[in-house]
Amino acid sequence: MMLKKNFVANLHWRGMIHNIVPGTEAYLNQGGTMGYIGFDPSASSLHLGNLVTIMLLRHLQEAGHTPIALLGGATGMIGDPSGRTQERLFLTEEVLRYNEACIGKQLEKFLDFSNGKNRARLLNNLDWFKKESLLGFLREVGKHISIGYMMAKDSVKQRINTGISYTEFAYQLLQGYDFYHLYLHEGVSLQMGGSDQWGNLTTGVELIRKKIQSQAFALTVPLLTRADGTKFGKTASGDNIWLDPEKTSPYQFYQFLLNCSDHEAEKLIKIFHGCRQEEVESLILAHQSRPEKRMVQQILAEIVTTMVHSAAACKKAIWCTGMLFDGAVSTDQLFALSEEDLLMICTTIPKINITSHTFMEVDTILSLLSVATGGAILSSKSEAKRIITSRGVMINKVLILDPFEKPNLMLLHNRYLLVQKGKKSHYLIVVQ
RNA sequence: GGGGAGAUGCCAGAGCGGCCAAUUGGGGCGGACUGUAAAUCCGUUGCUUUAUAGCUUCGAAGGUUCGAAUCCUUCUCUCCCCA
Repeated sequence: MMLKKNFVANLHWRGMIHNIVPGTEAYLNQGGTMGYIGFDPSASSLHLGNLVTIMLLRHLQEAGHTPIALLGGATGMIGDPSGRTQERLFLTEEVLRYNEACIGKQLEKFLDFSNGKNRARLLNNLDWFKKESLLGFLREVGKHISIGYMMAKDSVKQRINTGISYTEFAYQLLQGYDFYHLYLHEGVSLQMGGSDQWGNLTTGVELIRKKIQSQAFALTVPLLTRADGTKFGKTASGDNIWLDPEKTSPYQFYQFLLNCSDHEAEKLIKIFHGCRQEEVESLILAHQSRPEKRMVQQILAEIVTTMVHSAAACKKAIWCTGMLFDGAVSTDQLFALSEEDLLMICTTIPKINITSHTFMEVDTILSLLSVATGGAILSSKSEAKRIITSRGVMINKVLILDPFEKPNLMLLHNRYLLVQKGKKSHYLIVVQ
């Protein structure tokens, strides 16, 4: 139990510390401090990558400290250059406010905002930045940080030759000022974030030191990358895995985690599993002795899907996984499925409606899967031809060999076609 | 403000009047193998009624030419150096 109280030690075994300001552990062990993480409202939903930093706040709260989630209502208007190779496009204020509302709502799910002396809080830096004037800011903040200091930051250095506007260059001052403001007015002494945030975090620490000669603390969590170096939390095609079920269905979410590599899954289970160190470690050992069972992946997918969505949604995702991937499910069994079960699948995989008229008119399988379905399955006839001829398409679990074959297909329950593209992509065509 | 360099397909990056739908690498996609893995291997990667074919692409708009990604003009944007 003592271990759980030591927030930093807890993060250490979980592999959640990338960089840390010296003295942070000792300071936090005095107990009862406040820590915050900023969330950028650049989208209307948080994604799986954000969930890692949310776990920092969760672990912080469990260790008895007070977590603060800060919405970047002001900083979102500027755009953080960290980890970016290109200048960002501005979002309109309307979109930002909407995104903030959505993200704020999501955050409530993961932290305890209810009561207790260390209940979580949600703030928005627009609340103090809207009162700030340009002249005031330059005198209060800009004066304390030198250009040399700002230029030395990775986020700036990496962009200096490819182009960075003054606006984005100044970003770190805004985030630094947040920390200063929270330190001064709310007593927040710790800022956390992903490892790409280190530069922004230390600007805050520096500002607090310069302005009021006080020590503030910061730590970063490694930004997870996949074996190929790309950011974790994106599908292979570059789409984010969102926490919003409208953007990424619980099934897709579950599938993403289930498909993690062994190495990746071991790192993730340490981050997301609420259990104590010994339990998690023995789980990993068991997995390593029988990796083909994918035990860690399954548990990981289950606990995270349950946490983000719900136990019911997770159960559904597991059931559909069995239906769609289990090699034992034959065409006959597919036809034996009740319509209710089919509809259950329908809610988890992309569903494409076409009219019965269109369906009757279509003269080849190739057109059915490309133009008739609006390119949702195969984006063009050329692509459809390529993939079908390379044996990449099954309809109702039957391999399609000839792209120009006339569609002479049995509909499931007179309405549905289950299409499988490649190994992992499934679609349900609904003829209405 | 002055001078220089550059903008090519998802990305990096060749091409510098016809043989270029555009070398190559990465990524993506499909297949084999497998654990719905990793590694490896094979195929593919603008579009088109199935194509030793056609059509639309090389920052934007014009122009020269039988013919342009390649030459000229203007514009937009970026980088570098000097002030």
